[in-house]
Amino acid sequence: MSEKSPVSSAGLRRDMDILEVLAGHGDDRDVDGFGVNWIAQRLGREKSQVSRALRALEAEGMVERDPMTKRYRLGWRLFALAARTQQSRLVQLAVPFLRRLATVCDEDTHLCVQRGDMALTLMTLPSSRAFHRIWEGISIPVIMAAAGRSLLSDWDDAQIRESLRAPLPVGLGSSVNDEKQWLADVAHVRSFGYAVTAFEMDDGVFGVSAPVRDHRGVIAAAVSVSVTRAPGESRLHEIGGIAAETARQLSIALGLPPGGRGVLSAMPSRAR
Amino acid sequence: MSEKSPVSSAGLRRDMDILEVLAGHGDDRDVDGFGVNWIAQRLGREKSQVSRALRALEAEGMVERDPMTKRYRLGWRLFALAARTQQSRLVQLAVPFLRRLATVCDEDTHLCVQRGDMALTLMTLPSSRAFHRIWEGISIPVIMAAAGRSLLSDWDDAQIRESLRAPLPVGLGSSVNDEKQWLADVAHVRSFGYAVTAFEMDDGVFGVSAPVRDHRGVIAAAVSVSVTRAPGESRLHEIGGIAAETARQLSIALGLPPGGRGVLSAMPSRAR
DNA sequence: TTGCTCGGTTGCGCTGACCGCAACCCATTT
DNA sequence: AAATGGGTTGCGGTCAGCGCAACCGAGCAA
Repeated sequence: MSEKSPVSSAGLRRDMDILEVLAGHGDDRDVDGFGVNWIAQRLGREKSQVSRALRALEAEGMVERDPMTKRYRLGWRLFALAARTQQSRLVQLAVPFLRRLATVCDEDTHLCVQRGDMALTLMTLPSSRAFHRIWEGISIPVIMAAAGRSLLSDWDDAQIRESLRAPLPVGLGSSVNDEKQWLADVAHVRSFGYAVTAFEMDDGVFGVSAPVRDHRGVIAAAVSVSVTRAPGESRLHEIGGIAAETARQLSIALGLPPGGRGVLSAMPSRAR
Repeated sequence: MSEKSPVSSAGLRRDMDILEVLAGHGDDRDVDGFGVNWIAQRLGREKSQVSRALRALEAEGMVERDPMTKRYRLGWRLFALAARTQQSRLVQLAVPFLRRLATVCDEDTHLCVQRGDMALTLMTLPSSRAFHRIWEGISIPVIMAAAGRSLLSDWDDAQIRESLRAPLPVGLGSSVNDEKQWLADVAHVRSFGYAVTAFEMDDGVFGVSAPVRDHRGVIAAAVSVSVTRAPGESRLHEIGGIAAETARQLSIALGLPPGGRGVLSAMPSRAR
């Protein structure tokens, strides 16, 4: 619709696109980095520009280059900045809790936060078995994320319904259509502190998630477990209980007063 | 003297400066973020420009803003970019370090990561002599791995004890039963940055390992050396020192701030 | 109320930094 | 030697971002 962005963001956008390409898809064979031409082509841009932009980015330390293969990858500076991020603080705090959860259940566990209408996975701790997929650093629509039930559990039903009706970005139809089920899941979170859902993005996998609250009682994140092994009813709920307890402990570590669930805050944030 | 930087990097530089300011000095009380004026003043720049640049950066997710206080801090996108690449980056960056370690010690060296309660060897670099055993791609219980001492060195003792008590998968009884020795090894890692242990899986071989931390200070891997030749006490500790230094350098290459050991996260969570 | 300050945003010309094209460089391949 | 493919450099035109200054709105004091 609005093809003209109201505010500026011109050259920056270009640099960001390059970084995004360099980040790869995570699980690819992008280990060796990428060449100028490949990037230019992938972005539909002049290779000369990409070359210059990359040199500038390199001078800033945002990317680095293998002098032999002449390929670029993300640089130390980006990692240094990332480490100073709010999300990083959260991750550092969460590591011991999540790891414990991972070993107790022996399933992949994740820590997710909400960014706009997307759910971003901050960290994945793999189980001892080969894990299904690395979600770290990946965003998917909250509505499709198993953890979404927990992340949105403070919203009122009307807001959730509205989000459910919003069109999904790509051709990812799935079980999200089932509005009633979604609301039931959320209600389950409110009552029992966790939700169990079939993982929309991955067949045969169940997602168990629980909300984490910060010191004000606002939902700051969700822990989730992707259960791939023998997802029997009882085992799922057992894991649910453990996840909820883990989330509770993490919340306390974040400063939530142990007694109160302090939920009243969920103020009518602008739905944009 | 300002020899006029040979290549361009104009608008980008400005954005980077802003990000650098937002990164703060790390140890400060800069968690609340910074206001437009403060940043502008600190950089000696027009506040209008800083305002606009920040808006663009926010649109890209590089910074985020507290809508109440109107202060900015580093954004989720930085974190996401870094998170998506760190696995491949680890393997890629580790190669030269491991190779050097292998050459200097003339022993097989390995890079191991933790998956659930297993230690997985991602890479093995052989010594000049025919190597003893190929571990690449092999998972063994972290409790039985020599590198396990390093991988678990951020855990608190209670968790380690618990893991030690868990039953071992197959008929692999061994020296792991010695809980006290295990904890002593871990303590040694905490003090000196490396551990030396008899290799449980292989008689007459000693494992020397050291933890590698990612940009956030979280233990991401361990380098280990299987010492097969003349494992005298002094030689083992000499190699230990070298391994620890290698791990340290690799950590820095991954983006760990050189000064701090980044361990601050793990400590307050004892007696839980 | 009025007037003042302070932090942040917006309007608007002006200029130099990016853009695209094309040529060039330099290994590697045929 | 020609061709290919990945990367860099030169160059002119134009538009994005700069600086100034005005504006806004919240706090605060008298």
